[in-house]
Amino acid sequence: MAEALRYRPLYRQVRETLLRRIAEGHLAPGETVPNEHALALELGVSQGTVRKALDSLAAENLVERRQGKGTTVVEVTPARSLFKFFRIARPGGERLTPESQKASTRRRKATKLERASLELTANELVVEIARVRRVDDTPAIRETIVVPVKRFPDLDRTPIPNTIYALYQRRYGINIVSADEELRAVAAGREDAKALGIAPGAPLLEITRKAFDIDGKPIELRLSRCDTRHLVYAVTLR
Amino acid sequence: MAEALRYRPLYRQVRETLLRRIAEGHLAPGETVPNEHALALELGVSQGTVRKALDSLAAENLVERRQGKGTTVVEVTPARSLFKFFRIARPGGERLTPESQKASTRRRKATKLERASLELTANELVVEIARVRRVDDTPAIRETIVVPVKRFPDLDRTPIPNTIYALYQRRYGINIVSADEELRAVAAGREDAKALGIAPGAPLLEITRKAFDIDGKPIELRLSRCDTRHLVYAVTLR
DNA sequence: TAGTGGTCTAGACCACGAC
DNA sequence: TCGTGGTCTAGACCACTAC
Repeated sequence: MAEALRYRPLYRQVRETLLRRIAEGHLAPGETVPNEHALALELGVSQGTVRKALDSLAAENLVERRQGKGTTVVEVTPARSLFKFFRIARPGGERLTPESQKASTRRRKATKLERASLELTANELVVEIARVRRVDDTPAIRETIVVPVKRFPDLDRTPIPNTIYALYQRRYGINIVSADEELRAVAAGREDAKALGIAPGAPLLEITRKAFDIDGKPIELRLSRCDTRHLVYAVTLR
Repeated sequence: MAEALRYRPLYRQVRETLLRRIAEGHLAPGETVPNEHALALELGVSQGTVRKALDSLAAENLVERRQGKGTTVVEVTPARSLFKFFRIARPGGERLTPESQKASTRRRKATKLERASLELTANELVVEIARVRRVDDTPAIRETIVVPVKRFPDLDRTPIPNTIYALYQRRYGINIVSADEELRAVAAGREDAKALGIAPGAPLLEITRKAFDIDGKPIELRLSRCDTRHLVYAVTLR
């Protein structure tokens, strides 16, 4: 929904120009952005205005600026993706790297709830990915991911890597930049118990995620159930 | 611990001057800060430098800037405090206002773990506050708060309000600005079951919080156990 | 209309990184 | 030594709020 804005500062327009170039691939992840002076000349604004636009992109972690080096488009590396969206850690805060296994994918019609959440039309198809993730060689998280086929045409015929957001960016040009999560405690069902090697009825941490791209459009739904006997979900509130 | 910095930009120094004035009460919460021009004149720097300092404080929600009005020191109002640190919501995202009841306070020696977490010396005393919080007139959260007596001399003889961080600021001049939380799913114990009116063994969401002040010093430990049958812990990752 | 913060410019100089 | 982003200045003009 494009808003009819009465007034749009110059640096916002510059920002949007750069955003468009990133989204359309003219500035690829990992690439160095032209320097401030060059951009200012090209766009016909002052260096300070370009700076303000770049700073605002840096504040959202879309570019990275380094004195003496330059400005580069942020790449969704496995490590980066993990640190941002994978909040499971050891008690005390030490970050973890989970391993995935046995990812199974299938294509099906979206449920009513999925259509509402992902803004899909009737009868639209989704890809569902189910996998178990291990930590310290022990099954710890049971995960189900749902994305629209429209956006990810052949995802169900693609091997699923450990860090899937890097795949979204590399193969489909979609940058996941934010996610809303809701957490609950639930009792393990029979399937959970089998997959995670625990007793049915044991308490599990259930995480419901809705992930968004640069434009704020919902892209992915994800449900995770975690055995938190040896892990925690860690978050910092500011 | 003052760090020996090789180089400290002017606007950082201005920022610290203003921070000191807030911390020492020369600029009280709710008060309007002198305008940019006046501050620039007083501190002998340019208006742009003052602006940068104020913007950095605004980015951390310590002051609030409004075009045409001015810059005011942020006050920890109950509503504000809630939205920032109270992450419990109804499924779907609607924010809630919990009510507290039956807060009981006592003074005791800190445990070893508390001494380590709060950076206390041996034999130091803490105040422990226990309460049950209700949502929709139903007990939903069982909460235990631990703070050092040193910082909160007579807290155990003070009525505990619903939003305790406003009390920290108003009565003790301590601003809680960030918190680390760790979440787990646990089975309800007998005490939990009694307090929350649920069956022993039912899954509960356990939240462990460590809250920090402006200087990054640990101030408070908090343990909450939530019945998440009708509530969720909601968080946005960016 | 007056006063505030917000934008924008142009140019100087500084700190950092790479060569 | 050079090129990059980071800081700082001085001043103009704009948009929002209150009177």
